[in-house]
Amino acid sequence: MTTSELAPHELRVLVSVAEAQGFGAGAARLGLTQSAVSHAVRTAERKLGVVLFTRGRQGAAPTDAGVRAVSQARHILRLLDTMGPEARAAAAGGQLTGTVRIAAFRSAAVHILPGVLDLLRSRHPELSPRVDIVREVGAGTTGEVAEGRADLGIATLNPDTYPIPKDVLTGKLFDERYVLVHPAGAAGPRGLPLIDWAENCSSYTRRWWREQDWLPTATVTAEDDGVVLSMVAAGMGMAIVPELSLRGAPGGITAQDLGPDAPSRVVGYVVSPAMASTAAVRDLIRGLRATPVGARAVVV
Amino acid sequence: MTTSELAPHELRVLVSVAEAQGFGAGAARLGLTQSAVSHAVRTAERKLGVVLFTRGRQGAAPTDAGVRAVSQARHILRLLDTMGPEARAAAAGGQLTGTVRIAAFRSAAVHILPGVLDLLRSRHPELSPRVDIVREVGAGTTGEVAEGRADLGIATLNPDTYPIPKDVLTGKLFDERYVLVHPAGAAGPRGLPLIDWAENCSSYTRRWWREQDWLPTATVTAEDDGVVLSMVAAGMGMAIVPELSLRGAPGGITAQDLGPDAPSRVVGYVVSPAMASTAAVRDLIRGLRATPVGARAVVV
DNA sequence: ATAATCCATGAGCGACGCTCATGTCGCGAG
DNA sequence: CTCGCGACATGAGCGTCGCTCATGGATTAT
Repeated sequence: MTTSELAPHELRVLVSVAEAQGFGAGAARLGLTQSAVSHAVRTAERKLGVVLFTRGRQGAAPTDAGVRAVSQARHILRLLDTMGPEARAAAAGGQLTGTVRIAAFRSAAVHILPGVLDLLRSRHPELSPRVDIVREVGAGTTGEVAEGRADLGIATLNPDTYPIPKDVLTGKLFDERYVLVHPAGAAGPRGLPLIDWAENCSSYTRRWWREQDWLPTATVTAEDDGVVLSMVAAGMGMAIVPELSLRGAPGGITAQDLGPDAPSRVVGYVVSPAMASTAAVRDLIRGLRATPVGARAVVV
Repeated sequence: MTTSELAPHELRVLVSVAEAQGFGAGAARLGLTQSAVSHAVRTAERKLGVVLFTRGRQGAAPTDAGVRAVSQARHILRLLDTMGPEARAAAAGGQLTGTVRIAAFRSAAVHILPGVLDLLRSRHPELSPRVDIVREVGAGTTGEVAEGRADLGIATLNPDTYPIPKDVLTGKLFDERYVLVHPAGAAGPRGLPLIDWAENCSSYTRRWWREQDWLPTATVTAEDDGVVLSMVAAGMGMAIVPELSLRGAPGGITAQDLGPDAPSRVVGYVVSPAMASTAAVRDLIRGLRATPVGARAVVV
């Protein structure tokens, strides 16, 4: 046995097979033969001493060891990718090139990122950020980062909702209050149906509802917070939304603070440990911290 | 250009050349020819598009880009190393194999690590920890971790003394007070020479001295804190040492608390971002946090 | 049964990294 | 000034290894 560590092409094969859920499909996406992939997976398994994929009629699925290995493979490949830009930046006064991958939920992407990306561009004109908008359900943006698919994520951090973040590093950015919105014409929210959406983790607002002396007559579920606000503007109901969603909302909406006990969520960033030390990610975090999220939403 | 990312063997060459400060010497330590190393460095430089080493009569020295690349190379190689153990652990119920590299200053290695390593061994009998004892001067243990030479370091964290830790993640473990020690026979410290040692960052105690109404008659510098304590025990002077150094000190020493304004330092851990998510490092940190550093030193 | 769709296997070929031998450059001693 | 030494650079040849092509084996749907 000459070397027991995986070569980059083997790492790529592992990732590709995991994502394509099959050797043949994984081979196709790399422009390789199914045979080459079969060989590569086999030697990788021999080198690591573990079976990485269960093969079956319906393709290949990673084992526990495979899941771990694929995740590490993505991180290593990403580090290899960034070596060039990082080294060149060190030689050229800190100006980065290449790509930085950001995962964010919709309202963060729309309302937080633009300013931060402007700031980033001013420091690194040649660096192209790629933003993936991810529903904050399930593993959400945190999962994207943990799996090595993004370098930095904007996430809602809530110790109650998600378990301790594993495989990622987090930092808090700000607390975000929820506000109640209803059509500008209506006297108040009472009697109107509640409009909710899948991503809106109701655990944040549940406590608040318990302490009220009324409950909405009905609940409607919409696609996302943008749709919710349009529906509210159209007089179809009221909603409880995070402040950030209110930015750039259509007219005809009245927002109402929920008082000292207002539900709130923590918005923060999540970064891959392996990428945390790269100049790109560090500058991004600096930008996030420096961006005033203030202008504390329009609360009537 | 087929691939623009470096192969593992090239990463190894970069690290080796940087450490050996020369192509030939770097080649020797890898069991390669000087020619092979020359070729490897050349192709690496072409792939990254930067000059990584300045060649000269007295060998090779990394450029700025080279320093960055070598550091990243070490991290990538380490990740490649850990892939096998991590994957096997995922398949075998979490029992890790392989090596974990710890950097610690002397008193931490002697007084903190044993318990933590016991704990680690109970969880991972096959995992062999390697401890490097590093003087906490200059970059210290933090530097070892930042450069990818250690996975976890025990360091003194002090915002005044060291700049913001870069390239590493830190966590605080505990505050450690300084105490004054003098020979058991003597009535008090006054009149005795102060015994100090290089590693003992005097900035911690300087403020305290300013507020005293006396100053030591002379200052003697010793090799390390162990030597200092022996000298104190022998009646040769008094010293101000962190509590941790007192553990297992020779007899004949009286320790004296320095009161509410006693100088103190923060002891914490430092981990490489790339390694922070590995099971080995996570278990180590858990162990460090769980280890009661209490038994709060013997203070008279 | 048979077909379809996966993955596994073996032989051959080409690319690439290593070594050996030699070239080039800079610097200090005589 | 030039010689020599100690560094890296360069080029040709060779072995290893990863890729492809062709084919075999296993499992499931029809």
